[in-house]
Amino acid sequence: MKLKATYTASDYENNVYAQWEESGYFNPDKFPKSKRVFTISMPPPNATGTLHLGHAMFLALQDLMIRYHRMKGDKTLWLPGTDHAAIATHSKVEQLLAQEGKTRQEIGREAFLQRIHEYVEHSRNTIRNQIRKMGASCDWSRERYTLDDGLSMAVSEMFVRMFNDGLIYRAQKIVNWCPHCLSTLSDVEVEHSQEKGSLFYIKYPVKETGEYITVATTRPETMLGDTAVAVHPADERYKKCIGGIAVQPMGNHEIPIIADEYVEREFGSGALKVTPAHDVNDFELGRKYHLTSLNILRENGSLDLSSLKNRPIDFESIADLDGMDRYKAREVIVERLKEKGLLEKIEEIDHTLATCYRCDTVIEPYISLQWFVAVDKKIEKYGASLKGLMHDTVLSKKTQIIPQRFEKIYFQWVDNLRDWCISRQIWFGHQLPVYYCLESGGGCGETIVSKEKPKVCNICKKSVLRQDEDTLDTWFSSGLWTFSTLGWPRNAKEKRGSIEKKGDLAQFHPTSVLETGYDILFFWVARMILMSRYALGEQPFDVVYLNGLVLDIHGKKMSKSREESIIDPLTVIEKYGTDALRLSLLVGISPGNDLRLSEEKIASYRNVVNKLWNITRFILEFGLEGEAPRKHQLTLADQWILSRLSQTIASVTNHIEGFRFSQAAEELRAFTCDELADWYLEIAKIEKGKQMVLAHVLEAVLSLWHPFTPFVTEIAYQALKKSRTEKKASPFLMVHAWPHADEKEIKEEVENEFATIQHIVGAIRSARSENTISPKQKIQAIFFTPTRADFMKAHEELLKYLARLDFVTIVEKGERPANAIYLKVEDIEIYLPLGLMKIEEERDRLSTELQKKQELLVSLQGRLADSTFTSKAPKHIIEREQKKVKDYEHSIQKIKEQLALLK
RNA sequence: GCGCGCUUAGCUCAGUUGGUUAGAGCAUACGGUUUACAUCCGUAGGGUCAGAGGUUCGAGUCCUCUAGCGCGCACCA
Repeated sequence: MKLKATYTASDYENNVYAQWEESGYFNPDKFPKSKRVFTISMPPPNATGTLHLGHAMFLALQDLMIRYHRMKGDKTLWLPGTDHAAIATHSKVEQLLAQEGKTRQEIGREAFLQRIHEYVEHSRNTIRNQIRKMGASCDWSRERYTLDDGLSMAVSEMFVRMFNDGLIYRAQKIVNWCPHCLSTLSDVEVEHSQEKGSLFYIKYPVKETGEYITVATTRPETMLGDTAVAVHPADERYKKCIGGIAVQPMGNHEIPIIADEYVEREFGSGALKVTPAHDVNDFELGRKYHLTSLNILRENGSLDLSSLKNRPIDFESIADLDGMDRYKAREVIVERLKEKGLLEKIEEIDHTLATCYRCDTVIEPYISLQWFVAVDKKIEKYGASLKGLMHDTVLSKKTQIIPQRFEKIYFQWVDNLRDWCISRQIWFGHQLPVYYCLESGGGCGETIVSKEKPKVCNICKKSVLRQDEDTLDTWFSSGLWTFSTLGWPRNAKEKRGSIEKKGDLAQFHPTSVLETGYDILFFWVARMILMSRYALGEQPFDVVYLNGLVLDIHGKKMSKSREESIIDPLTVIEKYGTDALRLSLLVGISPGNDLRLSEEKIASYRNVVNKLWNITRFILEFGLEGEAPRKHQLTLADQWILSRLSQTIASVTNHIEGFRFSQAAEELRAFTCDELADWYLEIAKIEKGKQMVLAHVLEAVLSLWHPFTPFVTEIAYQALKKSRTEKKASPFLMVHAWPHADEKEIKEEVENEFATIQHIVGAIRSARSENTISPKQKIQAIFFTPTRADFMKAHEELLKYLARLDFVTIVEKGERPANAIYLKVEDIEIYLPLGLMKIEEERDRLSTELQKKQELLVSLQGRLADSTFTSKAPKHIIEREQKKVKDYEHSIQKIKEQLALLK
C-alpha cells in the first residue's frame, strides 16, 4: 500500500467505518470467551435536529473507553439509541406545521403523531450517519428508541408497579405551566434567571376605614384571582386592618385581610396579595386559611374570567379583559389603576424569572390535576424512599461520580427534591397507562391503572373506558434507559424478594460507565439511579463521568451563541478529519470543566494525526522484512526506545484506567513526536538493522493511539500488516490486543545514558543556534571526560550525526582549549573551537549561567543548612539535594575556569 | 440567600496522593530543501501559579479570608 505524503482523512474514513461495521466486531457477541464485561449506554441524542459538538465530545470520550476495553479483550457493549424527547420534538414539528399555516389541533392527534413519526424517522437517520462519521464503534444491532414496543412496555410496567406501590399518585397541585408548550413541566425543567423587573405597589381600599392598604406585586394581572391580602401579625402598620375587608379594585372584589408570619415585613410594602391559584406560596396560604382559589388564566396564558362571573363583583368593569394575553392585561390593568389613583409607585427590582428550559417562555404557576411520583414515601421492600435510594447509591459508592465535586451537588439536589410531576399535556410520548370508567357512559368514575386497556371496569363492569390523554415526562422513559434497552422487564424475574436477571440484562447490567454532560445530571443521571434502584435494586452504572460543555471562543454555549462562532462537526470533519476533531475534544480537557474550542485547535491536532501517518510511512519505506536482531545486537537507541515504549504503555494504560484521558493523550503525543519521531527515527536513518524494532514500536504506538484516533491508526495498521508476512496479525487494529508493558524492557541505566546523549546534542545545537551557525555547517567538537571516554567513543558516530559534527576528539586529560565555546553535560566537558565564535557573547552567556547556578547553589545550601529540613524531610529528598549541591559546585568551578580562558 | 467552579506564559488549557529550576499546544523571534512529514525540523524568549494570611522542613497543590468572572440550587410577593 502506497501512502500519500499528507494524510487526507476524507479519502479513507467512510470506507474504514463501513469495513468495521461489516466485520461485526462492534457486537460483543463476537467475543464469547471474554470474561470481563464493559458496557456503556449511549446517551440517546434527541430525535430532533443534527449532531453538534456536545455530541461529538461524548462520542469521542465514550468511543475512547469502548475501544480501549475492546482491545483489552473485554466483552464490550456500547448500546446506541435515540430519545423521542417529547416536548422538544413536539414543538419542533409544531413549528414545521406553523410554516404551513396549520396547528396540531386542526389536524388532530392521529395526523399530528403521524407527522412526528415521519419527522423522527428522517432525523434519526441523519443522526445515525453522523454518529458513524465520528467513528463510534457502537453495536447497531442493539439500537433502541424510547418509543420502541419493548421500551414502551417497560414504561407502562414501571408506571403500574410504582402506582401499585403507592409511589405514583394523582393530585390537584400548583404545577409549572408553560403557556407556549401548553404543558406542565417538572421542577428541573424550569430555569431560573435573574432579570430586571417592576414591582408594582397597588393600593387596595380597606372597607372599614376608607383608608388604603398597599400590596406589592410583580404580576398585577393575577390580582383578579386574589382572594385575600396578607400581612405579618406583628406588623404595627397593619395591625388594625387584620380581620377586615380589603377591596381588590379590579372589579371591586371584597377579600379578607389575614395575618401570617410567612409575610416578610421588609419586602415591598409588607402586605401581600394572596392568589392561591397562581402562586405556590399563596396556594399554601389558601389551604391554611380556607381561601377560594380563583383560576384566572387559560392554558395559553391569556386571562380567563369565567370563574369570576358569578361572584359578587362588578364583572362588567373587567369583562373586556377576558381572553387578553397576560402581558397585555398587565399593561391595561396598570393603566387603569393609574387612572384610579391606586398605583402608588413602580419600583425597579432584580428578581428571578422562571422560564421553560425548552422555549424560554415565562412559566406560570397553575393549579392543576396531575400525576406525581412520590419521592419521600417509604417503599416497604427497600425500607427507604426513592430519595433515600438515590442518596444511598452515591453515598455508598455503588456509583462513583467523576469529578467528585459533583457528588456534593448531587446530594444537595436529591435531598431537596420534591415530588416529580410526570404528566404532560402534549401528544407525543408514552400515553399514561391510566383508564377512567366514564360516568357519562354509565360507569362509576373509577380510575384504573393497567398495562393493557381493560375490557371492562373492574368495579362496575361497565365498558366505556377512556385512556388518560396525557403523556409521560420524557425523562421518565429516559430514566429506564440502562435496563429497558437490555430487555427489562422480560429479562428480570422476581424470586423470593430478589431479582433474577437473564440475557443481556444479566450480562451487561449494571453498566460500567455513564458518560454525559454535567448539565443533565439531574434530568437524566439522577432519574436513572432512581429507576434502576427501584426496579432492579441495583445501580444503573458503576461510574458517572461528567464532561464539560463545549463553548465557542467567546466562552458561550455553542447552542446559545451567534451563528458565526458555531463550529459544525461535519464541516470540520470534512476539513481536518474525524481523528483531529476527536483529539481536540479529548486533549487539554478535564472532566466537568467547559472547553473553549477553536478551529485552530482542531488544525493543530490534525498535524499530530498527520505526524502519525508520516511515522508509519517512514517506517514502512524501510521495508520490514529484516532479520530480527539478537538481544545483544540492540543498540543504545534501540534499548532506549523499547524502554520508553514500555514506560509509555504503562503510563497511558494507567491514565485511561483512571479516566485521565487528556493526560494519556499528552504522554502519548510526547512519546510519539518528541521521542520516537525526533530521536529514534532520526537515528534509524544512520543505524541499520532496525526493522524489527521499528515494526514492533509502530504496532504498539498505533495500538495506543487507536482509541483516540481510530481512523488513521486503522489505515496505518492495515498498511503495516501488508508489508509484513506475519501470520498472527489481527483482522483490524480495532480488535488488536492492547499493548503490554514489558517490565524487563524498562532500563533506567539505558535511559540515563541516552539522556546524556540527548543533553550533549541539545547543548551543542543550542550553542550553534546562539552563534548562528547554520545547521548545514559541520563543526568540530572536543570532549573532555576523565571517566566516560569509552561511552563517548561508543557513541561518536551518533553524536556526529545528531549534532552535525565533522570531527570529534575525545580526551581524558590534558589542557583545555582556549577561545572555545564551553559546555558541560554531567561530567563531560564540551569545547567547540570555532573561528566564528563571538567571544564577548560567549562570555556573557557563561556569566549568566554562572550567576544562575550560584543563586541556585545558595538556596540549596541554605535548605541543607536548616536542621529542621534535614531532620524532617525524607532521606531520598535530602540525598537528592546533596547531590545537586555537588553538581552545582563542580559546574561553577568549571565555568569560572572557562571564563578565565576566554581572556 | 445557600452551594460549586474558575483565576497558572500573549491565547487555550494541563498539572493523581504536597517534594528537581511549574508544563503542553497555539502564537512570537531567529536559523533551516538533513534519504517520513513545511500539516516539517532545530533553537530561543515569555510565568511574583488572582491577592493576603495560615499549616508544613517544603505549597500551584492543603486550610481561612478577600476580589473578579462563571454556574447550579432556592417559594420573598
